[in-house]
Amino acid sequence: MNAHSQVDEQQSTEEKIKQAAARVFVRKGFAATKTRDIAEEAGINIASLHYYYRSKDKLFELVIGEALRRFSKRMDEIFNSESPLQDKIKSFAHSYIDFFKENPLVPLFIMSESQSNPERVEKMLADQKTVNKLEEQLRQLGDAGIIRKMHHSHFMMNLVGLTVFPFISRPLMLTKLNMTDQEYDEVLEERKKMIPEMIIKHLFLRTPD
Amino acid sequence: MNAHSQVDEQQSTEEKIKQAAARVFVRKGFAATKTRDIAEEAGINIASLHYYYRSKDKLFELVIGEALRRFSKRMDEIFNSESPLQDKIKSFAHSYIDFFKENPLVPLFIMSESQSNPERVEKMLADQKTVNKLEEQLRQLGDAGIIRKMHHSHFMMNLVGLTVFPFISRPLMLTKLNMTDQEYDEVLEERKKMIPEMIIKHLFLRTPD
DNA sequence: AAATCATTTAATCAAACGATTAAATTTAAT
DNA sequence: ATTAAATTTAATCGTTTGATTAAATGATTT
Repeated sequence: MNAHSQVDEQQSTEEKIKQAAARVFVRKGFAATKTRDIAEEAGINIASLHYYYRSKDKLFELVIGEALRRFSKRMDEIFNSESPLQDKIKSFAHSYIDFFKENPLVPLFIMSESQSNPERVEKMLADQKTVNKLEEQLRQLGDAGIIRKMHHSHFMMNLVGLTVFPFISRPLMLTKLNMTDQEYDEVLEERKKMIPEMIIKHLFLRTPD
Repeated sequence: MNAHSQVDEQQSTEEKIKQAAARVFVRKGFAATKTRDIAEEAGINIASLHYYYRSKDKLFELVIGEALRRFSKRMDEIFNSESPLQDKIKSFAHSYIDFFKENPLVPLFIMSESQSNPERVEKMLADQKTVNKLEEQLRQLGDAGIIRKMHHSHFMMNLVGLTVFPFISRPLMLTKLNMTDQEYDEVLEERKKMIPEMIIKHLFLRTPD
């Protein structure tokens, strides 16, 4: 029988641990995170952590796996849909800026841990379909003379970079540009419009609807 | 008298340690770096490390300080010059893409460690002049109806983001877009042209020279 | 060449860490 | 109520880690 028969008047211990681990890992990265940090954040003992997840590594694999797949899945859903390209662009900017406003540390977490263990990224995204419907769409519109021809990687770097970078560079930018947190948040909101405008203006040879 | 009277038929131990530390710190981040890693990379003993730099923390402060200032200083030189805005944009893209091709791990290193210790960034860039000549330039061109009016943070996020993001996201992009390292490097080279085109097209209301 | 200073070595310390265990306690099943 | 299973607790193990030390070696100066 399952570990928990009592329904969630509160979260199960197993779930509490996982979510606490996610918070701490995302905040501090794998190396700087101590199992004792996680236990404290979850309000449980270290032994319980090992009881459910065997080791720090196993727990981390789980956490980063979910983060990676969430990040990647949403991307694929948008790009592999049947929508017009302009809609995909707008949809991406809106969706990800909203998501990262709630989870501002996730992008840097993913990038950092991808860097320090690239093979893991490869394994974890192995099943995920790539963005080949997007690639096809770019080719078609390019052949039709509607958009500028370019490698689809440029398109992705532009769109994802413009969207994600402000979250990754926040501390640096705040200092360098001498801004308050509130000002920064307002700027982030403005980017929902600005990013699509910029990309569409550059990409489309004649202005779309 | 100085520690070394023998001239550099080879590097001084002190310098060897600092450069080894820079490499390891940038590669693995502060928390994942062990003093023993640094000693091994430098080909010296741990005690020598403490002899010259007292502690891991002090050594790290030095390394990240130099990285931050190099990153920031070059930026200020470009933006606070008297050049036309279009030239600044092109100059930035070229200069930084070249630099990061040689030091591909530096951007993520700076972003990560800035995130995990924002106060340090603040202290270390305290003396550095901000990019206020750029701000002024943007305001003037905006008032003159030459460029679109926007907060200078947008401009910086756009330019820096487009330039830096491909280096930060390299492992993820390679997997997601199913590219080879060589293809990726070619794309990076193309971006020296593409980034200024894109930004100028969006920014300038009538096309500049 | 004696004396002083710089540098390296090898050994070791205390603290922090991930992990494990046996036992206690709580919860569920019979 | 008794038994069995799930979960928590507190204690502890073996390593790793940053740091330090005393002594050995090397170089420079006087």
